[in-house]
Amino acid sequence: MSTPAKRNTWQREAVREALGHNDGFVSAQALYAVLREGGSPIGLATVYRALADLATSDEADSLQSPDGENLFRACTSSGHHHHLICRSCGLTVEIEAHAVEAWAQDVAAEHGFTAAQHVVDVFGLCGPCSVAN
Amino acid sequence: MSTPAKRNTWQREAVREALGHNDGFVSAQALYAVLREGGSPIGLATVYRALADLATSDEADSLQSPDGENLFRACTSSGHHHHLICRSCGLTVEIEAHAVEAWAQDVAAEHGFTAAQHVVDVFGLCGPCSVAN
DNA sequence: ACTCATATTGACAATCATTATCAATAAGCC
DNA sequence: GGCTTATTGATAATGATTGTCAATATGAGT
Repeated sequence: MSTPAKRNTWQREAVREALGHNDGFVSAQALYAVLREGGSPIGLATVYRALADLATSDEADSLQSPDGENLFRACTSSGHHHHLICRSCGLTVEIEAHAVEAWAQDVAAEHGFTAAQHVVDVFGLCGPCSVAN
Repeated sequence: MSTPAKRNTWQREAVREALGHNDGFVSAQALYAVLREGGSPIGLATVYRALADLATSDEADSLQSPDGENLFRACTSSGHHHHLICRSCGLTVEIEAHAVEAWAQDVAAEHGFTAAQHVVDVFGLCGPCSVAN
């Protein structure tokens, strides 16, 4: 058995690239639509698979939108970080939060918890979108 | 129009109470199952509606599980707060995070974002579960 | 207690995102 | 060029959640 060899296909490249050309988080469905409109005859299931792979190999970041969709984004900074996301246009800013990291650890320890992880994301309306509303 | 009068039904009470008897977060489906097993002929749609109402009126807290389900929990402290959740047994502790609230607002403002909301949850292993592993 | 207007219920259909199926195709290796 | 098998993709299946709408029950008024 060992590791089933990975093969390089244009489909996987297409997804990787489409993700890279995007500033914010995109849903698998949206990415699929974009690819199709761009003339690519890629399949929906394939997009899902490619995104899952990218997320697994840490090439992409994923999070859940408030309405239950899985969103993906090309992940530039490799370390641990959080996001500030525009609820309207999807613009995303990577943010660091040393203070929060520390706080999370403290709170966890305080209650006897170990192996603490945390989910910290800020949603809002970016400048342009704020004006548009 | 104004506010459509709210009526008290045993169904809504049943949901409220079932939630109260639970320590951790529960999915709507699970709560429905519990109620039915308890002999209640309540409908699934009604459970969803009741939970949504409770969440809206801040009587219950909701969050999304990693696999996309909406989970609910009876909310004791009435104000805004966050959770420290045991990844293994589901034990949940309500925590306050004034520092984080402020930080979220600052970061948002700093990048020109308005109407900031945030998702802050800490997952870990509680004392007992830490030992058990 | 009796009536009435309407908020609420519940069985079921409809959505929607995501995953599983599985035969057909193509990548990497000889 | 062949061969093995990872990968694809059209489609069906799943599963949570929401919409529909006639039937019912609540609370206010009498």
